[in-house]
Amino acid sequence: MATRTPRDGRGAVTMQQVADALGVSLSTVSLAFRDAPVVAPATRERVRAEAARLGYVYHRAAANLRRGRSNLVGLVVPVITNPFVAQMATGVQEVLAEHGFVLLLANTGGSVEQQLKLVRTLAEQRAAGAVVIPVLDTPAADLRAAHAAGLPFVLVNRDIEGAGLPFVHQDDEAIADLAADHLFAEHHVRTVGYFGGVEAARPRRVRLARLRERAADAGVTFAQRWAVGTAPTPEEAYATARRLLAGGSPPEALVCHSDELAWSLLRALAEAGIGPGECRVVGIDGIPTSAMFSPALTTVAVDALGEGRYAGAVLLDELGVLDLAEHTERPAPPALVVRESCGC
Amino acid sequence: MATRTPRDGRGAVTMQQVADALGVSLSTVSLAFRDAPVVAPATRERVRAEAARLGYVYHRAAANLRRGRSNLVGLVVPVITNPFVAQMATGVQEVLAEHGFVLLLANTGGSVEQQLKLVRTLAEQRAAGAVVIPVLDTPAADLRAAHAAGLPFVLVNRDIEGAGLPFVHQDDEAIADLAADHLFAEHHVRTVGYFGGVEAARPRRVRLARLRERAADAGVTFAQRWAVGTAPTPEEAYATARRLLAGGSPPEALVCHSDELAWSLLRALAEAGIGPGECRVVGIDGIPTSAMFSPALTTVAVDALGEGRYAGAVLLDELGVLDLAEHTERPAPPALVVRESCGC
DNA sequence: TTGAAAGCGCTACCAG
DNA sequence: CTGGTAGCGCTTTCAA
Repeated sequence: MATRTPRDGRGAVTMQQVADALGVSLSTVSLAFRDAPVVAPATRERVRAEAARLGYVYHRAAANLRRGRSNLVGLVVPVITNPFVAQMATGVQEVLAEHGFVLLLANTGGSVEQQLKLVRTLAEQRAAGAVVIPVLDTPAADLRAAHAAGLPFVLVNRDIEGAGLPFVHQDDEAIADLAADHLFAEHHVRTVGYFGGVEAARPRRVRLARLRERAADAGVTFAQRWAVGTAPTPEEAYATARRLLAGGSPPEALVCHSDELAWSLLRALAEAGIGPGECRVVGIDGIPTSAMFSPALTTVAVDALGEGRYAGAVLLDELGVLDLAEHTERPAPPALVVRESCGC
Repeated sequence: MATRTPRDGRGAVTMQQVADALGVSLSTVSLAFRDAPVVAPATRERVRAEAARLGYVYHRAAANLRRGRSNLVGLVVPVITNPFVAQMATGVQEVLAEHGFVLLLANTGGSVEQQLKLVRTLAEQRAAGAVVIPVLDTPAADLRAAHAAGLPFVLVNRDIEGAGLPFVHQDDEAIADLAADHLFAEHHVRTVGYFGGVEAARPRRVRLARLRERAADAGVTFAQRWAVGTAPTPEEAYATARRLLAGGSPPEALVCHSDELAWSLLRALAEAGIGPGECRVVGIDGIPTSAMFSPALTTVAVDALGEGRYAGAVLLDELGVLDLAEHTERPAPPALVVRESCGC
């Protein structure tokens, strides 16, 4: 155990000191630590033991500098407090940790300026790459500059037109289909709407388009008035639902952009005395808590963890650390979880 | 703009190249970038302009190595998906970002081994310090070793006996008092219990003790049978509540360890046909979603964001970057938010 | 006010 | 299999 307590890494035990203590060369110690087959097993063990005795701690930053690559990866998200995002972040972290990478957390708070600043920080830090849920209306140039400077990106959930970056996203068509199948074929609803989500964001656009299409095919009326976007906060969504409700009856069914939003909608509905028999609600996400709601939320469960793991794998592939073709793990497809809010 | 796309930071534009392009010395460029008063403003501008033109990106890792300190700070938490944790993490991030630090995210998943591994990683990375929500039963030695090696820690929520580390936590007594005051003085309940939380964790212990004490003072019976711990998952909590309910009537009031757990409890209660008139429930956290629940959850709101910001400030104080005495910002005290679940 | 040179802790190359 | 040595890109004396 070291007797000093170096306040800042300076003054810590170095490889050189380990080498000196052992009477071997610096190179031998370095090689021993990286399990190079070229050092004798006995030597390696002696080095390891002496290092432990001296309280030596490997200095990865120095190694990174010398090797010209980094084991830091950025995770850029709008808000980590969003349950879906948090779950996805966990997946990214898991898979990157398996390959020795560490996550730099960056919350953009939905601001383009903040996002640009954080991406710049990642570049300065010489992160090996980044998994990014881009802020809406991100200028392609904001990421392209950093990308050109050697920072590989993987985009999640929202694409950026013209950025030409790898893009991982859920199967939004399948999500819409799952909801439509259940609502149209099982419940024979005659009108349907799509509630919430950020207007211009891709998931909303795709799901909305697909649901509209499916409705047309099934002879179901699409309630345009209820196809509004909302800011992604419970209060916003609740206020929007109230406003809509004040303007007339809801459609017979409402697909909701996220579980969180669905809770707000359900609350507004309940206060207006409208139950699952009158307006069937289907959420999207599959957050465990939704089972506890009253009425328990029927929802299309999305594999956020798997999504994150996959995004991480795609980045590792970009980094040349992993071959995506051989990494067969994929996120589970969306699945309908039937509970009470659809009137089942 | 650089024409090459260096894959790994190697090959990127360096200060030396900027200096050469300008015909000045490397030191001048370095000083110019750090706004040293010693370089002429005109020189500084020329350097900046040329750097931008060449696509130079400051290499913070190299600077860190040379200066012997780092702008990386670890955030070690059990699970980032916990809403309270995510909110706190955001606070930590905010305040550290204000001082130029970047967060390394580390999910321990509640495992002591994983936590030790992550702390080791932080030490290798030469992080400047770490904000840690320690896993239960963390051996003091696990953190002490890294601490001795120069990694300052701030503990949040759970203390580690004998670690002698700065410890930031909510005012759990005040939380219990707020719930007790309302339940005893307003609702005149005659029996009360405390539902959920991890058995041995400090927040639970303190709140439980205080509630018990307050109950005794007020002549309220404490329902020992309902003072059980749970794993912090909705399903677990729900199952526990069902089991307890099957064993007899609940007390007239239940204080619940977290909002998330309260939702599960409320669900079990509702299924048993027990409303807020019969068993009054008060949560702890103040998550926005709780307002959307039916019945809307009465809860003691805790300032998780502020808690995180404060923990960050304490760490900055440890690092000597900030003087805590002059940093007067403190988390808001807990506050009761009265809604429906208490029978109001 | 600017420049030259040493060195942070490590890796990689080349000799032995 | 082991040992010297030259840097990675930056900061920091110390001279000029």
